[in-house]
Amino acid sequence: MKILVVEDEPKTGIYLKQGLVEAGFVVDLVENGLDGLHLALTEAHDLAVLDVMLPGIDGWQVLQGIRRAGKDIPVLFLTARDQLEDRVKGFELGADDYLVKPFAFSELLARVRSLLRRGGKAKESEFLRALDLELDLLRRRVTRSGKRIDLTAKEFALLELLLRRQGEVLPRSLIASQVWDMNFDSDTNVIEVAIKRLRIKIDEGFEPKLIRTVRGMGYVLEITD
Amino acid sequence: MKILVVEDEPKTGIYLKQGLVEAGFVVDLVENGLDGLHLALTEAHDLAVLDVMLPGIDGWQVLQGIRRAGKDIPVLFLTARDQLEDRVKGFELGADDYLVKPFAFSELLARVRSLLRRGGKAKESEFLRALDLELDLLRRRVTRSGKRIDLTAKEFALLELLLRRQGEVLPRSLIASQVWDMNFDSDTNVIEVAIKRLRIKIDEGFEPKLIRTVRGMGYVLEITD
DNA sequence: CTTCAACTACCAGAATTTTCATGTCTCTCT
DNA sequence: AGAGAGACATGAAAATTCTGGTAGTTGAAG
Repeated sequence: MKILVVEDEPKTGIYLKQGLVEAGFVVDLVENGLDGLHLALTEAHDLAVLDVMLPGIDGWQVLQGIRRAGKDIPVLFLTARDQLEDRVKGFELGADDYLVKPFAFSELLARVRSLLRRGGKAKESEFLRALDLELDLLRRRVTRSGKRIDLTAKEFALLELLLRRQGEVLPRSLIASQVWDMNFDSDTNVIEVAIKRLRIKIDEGFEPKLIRTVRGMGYVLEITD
Repeated sequence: MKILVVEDEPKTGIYLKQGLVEAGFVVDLVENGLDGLHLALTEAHDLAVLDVMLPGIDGWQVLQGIRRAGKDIPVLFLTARDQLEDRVKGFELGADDYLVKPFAFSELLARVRSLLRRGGKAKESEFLRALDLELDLLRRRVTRSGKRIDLTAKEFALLELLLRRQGEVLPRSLIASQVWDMNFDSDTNVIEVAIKRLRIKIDEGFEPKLIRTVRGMGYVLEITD
């Protein structure tokens, strides 16, 4: 399996290549869009990994070029968190998947494999919703009633868990292991404190309240009118 | 497979039971050492999970009772981080494995399965060493030249990684993914900062220096005389 | 032997997360 | 209904971790 990687930042590019090679792929690495496009058109790759932000022509333009030439290989985009803003809509048109930096290498590998297996179109669902609360997984952003809400990493992870299992009462032990990785201790109240912070941000000033405490059981996010 | 759980704190006990039942085990849960011992002697369990700290007779005494009665079932101990101090040596005598709270439930499950599979004796190696630097995985403590050093969670994780792969140059990308879970960003210097903090704690005031920077490659922990 | 550029180190302020002490609520038992 | 216990909420300090800027080092190129 041969993969084309277009990434201008050498450090990142080298690590990408190294990791993919270790995983058993053949990798062509180039540092700018023009070379990338050229290589994509002259060589036969099974997949392309494109950084969006590239000097000269950007990843998006490279994709256009590839598609215009009639090549239908799956394309995985890499985007920095903030470059993303007004570009997202564009992705609908042609990218097969994207990853927001920073990401774990294992994540990249998983997506690459999934794209190769399924021959493209692996896009994940990008939003989680409950009423007027919306969580944008791609941009890692949250809004309620259209109003943007800034969450920290832990808060986001907690809310994501609650939203993914909407309606289920999640015991503390589950929350602890999911959001805090390690945990099975009882003499701490990190969870309560985190829930409180989250409530202040997503429930305070809004109706109805979405996070409910179930005494003796845990917490649920559910729509109670 | 039937498991005996002896845990006095109801919350923890219930979660343990719940989790183990979900994993397909039959679970007897009791809240004190005496009941635990009684049940262990009258019923046939395949494994026992004992909290060390119990009202009345403690986990250790329960184990003794079980062994005296000639029962040879594997025993997994649960210990709080600080109760551990002067008890550890005792474990050599009869416990098959132990887990320090707080721990991830998945961790417990893994150990339970391993004990059941191998029919006991799954003890992990508990120390990592390099010269006069010693890292005690069980107690999560570090000493250099006998002098105790307090490390934070991240510092510990970083040092553990360096020690486990002693002599290998670890590229930043590897460190980032191992210690920081998510990561593949270049515009951050968390790693440098963490290395610096770690150096201050384990290398400053000692000789030789153990952590070495390999320019352009990463960091190694190695013994250079 | 200089100079430059790329790395790495260092520092301090900011943000996040945890801990701890205390307050409030809810259920149970009388 | 009232007392007590356990569970949860709250607030604020403490600890940890991250960010961004600046300084120092090193190796390569001239």
